Amino acid sequence: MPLDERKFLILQAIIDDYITTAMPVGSRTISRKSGVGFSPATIRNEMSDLEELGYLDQPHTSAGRVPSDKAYRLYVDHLMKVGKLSSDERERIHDYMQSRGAQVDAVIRGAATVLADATQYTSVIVAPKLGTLRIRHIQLVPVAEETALMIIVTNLGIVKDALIRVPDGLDSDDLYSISRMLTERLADKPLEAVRQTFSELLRDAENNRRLMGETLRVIEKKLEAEDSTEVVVGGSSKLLNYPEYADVEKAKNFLAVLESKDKLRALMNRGGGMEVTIHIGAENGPDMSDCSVVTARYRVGDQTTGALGIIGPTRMNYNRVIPVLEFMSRAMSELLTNR
Amino acid sequence: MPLDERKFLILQAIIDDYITTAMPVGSRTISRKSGVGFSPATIRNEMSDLEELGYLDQPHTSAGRVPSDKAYRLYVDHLMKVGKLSSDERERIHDYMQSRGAQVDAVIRGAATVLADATQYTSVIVAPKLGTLRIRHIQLVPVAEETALMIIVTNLGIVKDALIRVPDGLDSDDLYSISRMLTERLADKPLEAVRQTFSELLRDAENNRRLMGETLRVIEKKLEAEDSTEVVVGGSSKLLNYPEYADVEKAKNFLAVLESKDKLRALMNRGGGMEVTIHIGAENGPDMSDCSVVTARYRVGDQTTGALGIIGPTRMNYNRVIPVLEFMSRAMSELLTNR
DNA sequence: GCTTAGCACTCGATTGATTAGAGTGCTAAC
DNA sequence: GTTAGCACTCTAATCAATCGAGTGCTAAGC
Repeated sequence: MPLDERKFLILQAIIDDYITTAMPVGSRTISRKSGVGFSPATIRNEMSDLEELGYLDQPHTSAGRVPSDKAYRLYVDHLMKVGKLSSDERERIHDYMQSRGAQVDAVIRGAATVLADATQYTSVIVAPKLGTLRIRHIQLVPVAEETALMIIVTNLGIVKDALIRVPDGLDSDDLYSISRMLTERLADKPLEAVRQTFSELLRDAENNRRLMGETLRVIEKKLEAEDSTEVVVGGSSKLLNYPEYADVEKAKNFLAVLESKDKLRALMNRGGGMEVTIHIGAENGPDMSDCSVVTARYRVGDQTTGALGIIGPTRMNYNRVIPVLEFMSRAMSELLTNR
Repeated sequence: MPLDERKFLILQAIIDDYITTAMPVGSRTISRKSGVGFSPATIRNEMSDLEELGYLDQPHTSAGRVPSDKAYRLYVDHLMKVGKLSSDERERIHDYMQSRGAQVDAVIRGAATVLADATQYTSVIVAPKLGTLRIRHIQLVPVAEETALMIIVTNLGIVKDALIRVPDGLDSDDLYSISRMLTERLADKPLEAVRQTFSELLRDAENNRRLMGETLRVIEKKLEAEDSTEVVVGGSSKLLNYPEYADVEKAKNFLAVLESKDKLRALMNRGGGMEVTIHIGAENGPDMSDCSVVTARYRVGDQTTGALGIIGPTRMNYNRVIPVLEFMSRAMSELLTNR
C-alpha cells in the first residue's frame, strides 16, 4: 500500500501537532485542523493504515497516535518545509559571534552557547581536526635544563604545545635554528604533511639530528592523538525542559552520554559533506534511541574540519533547527577562515 | 538550654542515619541503635528539645526528624570523626593521577574525574590563577603581515597566547630581540610582576617602544581577565543518583549552576588557606540552598593558586569527602610543583 | 465505492474513600 | 528522670468508581 496524497497530509498534520504538544494526537484534533477537510472517522481509517505501515505508534488502545522514527525520517526527507531565520535573528547571532574575540576556543565556546540558546536544545561542537590545520610557525623554547617546549602555531592561532627532551650540549641558538628550519620547510603546509617530509627533514638537520628526530616524533604523536580533539557542550540542562525527560532515569542516561566526549565525537562525526545530516532515534544507537542528532560541519579555509550539532527529542523542531545550523556553520566557517 | 552529652549522642545518631538513608529518622530507629540505651519515649523528648533548638526539622507531624543546616554545621565542626582513606584507595588515586601525562589541563581534567568517581558526588576544579604562575619564557612569533602571536610559557608549561599588532617596519629579528629582553627581565618572576616593571621595560625598549607597549598592554589584559580561569566539572550527572534530586525541577536548577562557570568559581573560591572548607545549605545562597559545597586548595610551588571541591546534598558523607579532598589536594600540588 | 454518523468498547487518569503504618505527644506509673 | 501506654496525626498505599479521550466497527448517505 503506497502513501497517497491524503496520507501524507494527515501524517504531516500529526507530526506537526506532536512536535508542539508532545501529546498523542487523536483523530478529532487532526480533523479540526484547517486544511484537512475530513471527519474524524475518515482520519481514523487513515491513521489505522499509517499505523500498519509503521509510521505511527499507539501507546495504548484508547490513546491517540504518536509518530514513529520512520515517520520522522519520511518527514525530514520529504514532507518538511525548512524554515527561514528572520533577519533579526541572523543579526543577533552574527553580532554575538563577532563579539567573542578571535581565540578559537572562545569562538567554539560562544558558538555552543548561541546554538543552545537559539534552538533550546543541547548543542555540541567539535573543534577543528589538527591534521587539516596549516602550520604557521614552529618554535622550540627552552624551559629548563635539557627540556624545551615545542609550540606549533597554526592558521587558527591554535597553539599545540608539548615538552621535548633536548640532547646534551645544545644551546638556545641550536633550538632557534631548528625552529627556523622547521618553520621554513613546513610553513603553509597542513600538519599532516609533516609525515611526508619526515625523512627529508631528518636528513637535512645535519648535526642536530637527534633533536629533530625527537621533535618530529612528538608532532607525530600529537597527530595520532587527533581523536582527542576538544568537544564542547552547551545548554546541557536544556533537555530537561521537555516532558519526555521528566523521568530522572532518562535524564541521567542522557547526561552520562554528554559526559563521554568519545561518544559525542562519534555522534557528531557521522556527517559527510557540508550539508546538514539528521539521525533519528534508533539510528543513534541504544544509548540515544529517543533522541535525534542533527549535525553540520564547518570549514577552515577550504577544509571541512569540525562539526557542530544539536541533540534533542526525536520530536524536535527540525525545520527550525536546520536553518539555525546552516547559518551557524557558515558563520563559524567565515569567522575561522578570515584571519 | 545547652546541649548535654546525651543530646549530642542522639543528634549524631540521627545525622548518621539520615546520611545513609535519606529518610526521616524516628525515635524507635535511634533507640534500637547500639550505643544508645534509651527507650523511644526518652528519645522523643530529646528530639523535641533538639527541634526547638533548631537542630532538627519535622517534614510533617507523623514523620521522623531530619537534621537542619545548623545540625550539619555542628556535626562537621564538632561531632564528626573524619575518616581515613585505605592505602589501597590512596594508591589507586595516585596511580591514576600519575598516568595523566604532564599537561596541566589533562591533570585537571583527570583530577575532576577521579574526584567525582571517588566521592560519587559532582566535582569542580578551578585552574591555577594566572598571576601567581612564574614566567619561563615570552616569545613573539610572526604569523602574518603586521601580526604576531605572543606566547607566554610559565612554570606549568601553560601557554597563554594572544595576537598583537606589530608596527610597520619591524622584522622577525626585532620580534626576537624583544622576546629575548622580556624573557631575560621577567624570567622566574610571577606574571603579576609584569605590572611593576612596566615603565622600566618600556624605557629600555629603545627603538621598539611601540611594540613593547603593545605587548605589555596585552599581558596586562590577560592578567585582568584572570577571573576567567578555567573551571572543570566532573561527574555532573552524579547528583541525580540521590533521591533528593528525583524532582526534575531541582535537577534542572542544579545543572544550570554547573553551566555557569562564574557561579562555580565564586562557590569554589571562598576557602582561605589550604585546609578543607565546608559550606552547608543556605550558606551557599538561594541557588544551592539544598547542597553542600566542600572545597580545598592546591599549590603550585609555594603559592596556593587553584581550588578543588565537590558539590553534593547537605546530607553528604562529609567524613569520607574530607580525606579524599585532602589527599587530592596534596596529590595535585605535588604533581604540579615537581616539573 | 468512498465518506461519515453513530455507538459500543477500551483503557488510562482522576477522584474519593478506606486502611495500614509510622511516628509523635502526653500522661501517668515506676 | 525514665518509660510504658495510648490516643492522635498524617502520609502512603490500595481499591473502586467515574470520567473522558479515543478507537474500531457497522451501517447509512452521497
